Amino acid sequence: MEEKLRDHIKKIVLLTDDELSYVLLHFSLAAYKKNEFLIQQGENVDNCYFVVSGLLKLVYNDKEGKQHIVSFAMEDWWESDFSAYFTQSKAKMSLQCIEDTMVYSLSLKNYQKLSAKLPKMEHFFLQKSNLGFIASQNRILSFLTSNAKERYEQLLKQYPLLFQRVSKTLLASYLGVSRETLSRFSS
Amino acid sequence: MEEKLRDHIKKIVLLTDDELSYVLLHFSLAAYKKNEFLIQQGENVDNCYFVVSGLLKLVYNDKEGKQHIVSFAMEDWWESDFSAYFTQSKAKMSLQCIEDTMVYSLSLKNYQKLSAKLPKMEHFFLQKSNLGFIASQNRILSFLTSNAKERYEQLLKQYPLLFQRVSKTLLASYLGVSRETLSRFSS
DNA sequence: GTTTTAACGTGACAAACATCACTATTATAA
DNA sequence: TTATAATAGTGATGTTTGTCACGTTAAAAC
Repeated sequence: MEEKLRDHIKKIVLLTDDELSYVLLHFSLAAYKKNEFLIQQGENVDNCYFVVSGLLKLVYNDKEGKQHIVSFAMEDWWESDFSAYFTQSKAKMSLQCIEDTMVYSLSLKNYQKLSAKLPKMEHFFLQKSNLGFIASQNRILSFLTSNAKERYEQLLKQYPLLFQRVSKTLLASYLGVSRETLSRFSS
Repeated sequence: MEEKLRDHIKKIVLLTDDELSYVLLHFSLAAYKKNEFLIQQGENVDNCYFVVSGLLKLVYNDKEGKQHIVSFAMEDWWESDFSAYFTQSKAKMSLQCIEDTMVYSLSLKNYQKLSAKLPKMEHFFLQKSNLGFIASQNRILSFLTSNAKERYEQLLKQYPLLFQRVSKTLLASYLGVSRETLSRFSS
């Protein structure tokens, strides 16, 4: 269990065993059941999460009650409503389990403490943030350059595993297309 | 000139005057004319840029020769093809001047050197990266939740200044809508 | 100052996509 | 096990948006 997070960090920064143990003290393990919320739209966001196992969706619910999936979070991914997390404001999005999920939680205080005490951890977070930014920009690019069917095929190619774990309704909501239109792509 | 970058950094991290002077040594000032390229699609990306004055566009050119604007960079913004910059690969996008522009350039080596030698600078870059990530996610959200006209009005509201400096053709390309459709919104 | 190029608006038509309605199937819960 | 809810496919229809074509104005280049 702990190995997952340990290995994940080691891939990016070289920490001594003592440092790693110290780092892990600042996380707490938690288990959530399918459909449970880690973050509720409108409430405070105390933690960001490292997904050990399971699957999460980061969802924005609009005024008409439609849900829009900003992101899926699978094993080894970091997720939160980062805007609310960093600025200590109310969540604009919900984070909810698609499957039973285990996460390591990191409070903002501990995030800041680790960053301040261990420059290597700040470096780790910077790498992660840069990668997240680049991934987001690629997603923007796919909205600019591709129509719904092409985005569907790109996703199919990039994350084939996702299609066995996520309903087409959710995929449609991630791709920004209606359930019906997406359904017609497969046929 | 130098004041701009100095003040920009000071807003986020507290550096001594000596530290600040040291930091600034790693940047180099450059001036570009309207339509000049800072980055050319397909070439190496040696620098990221802090915009002192002027206006840039980050553009992806697709196979059909259509241009898609991933981002505008105005005064006080950081820009590059960050994916290519960080991974030392060929640029997928071009960075080009919309107006005469002055920038401070930072090579990847100097970026890494500053990050390694001054934890405060790594902290600075982390803050910037987090903000960039959040901004990108908001843009994704606007693609998911809004149609072209709504995105147009959101942009008008968020960056009213942009409309005096950028042609409607470019705005359309940023919003992911055709020039003609955007033209019909104003009337 | 004239030529050339880019920018803008607009009509006509086609393509992409959303919405509504209905049915069938599969999970989930009682 | 049955009842209930979630998921998925599909036809019919309307809206949104893209594309092509044209004319006009304004700016840039020569």
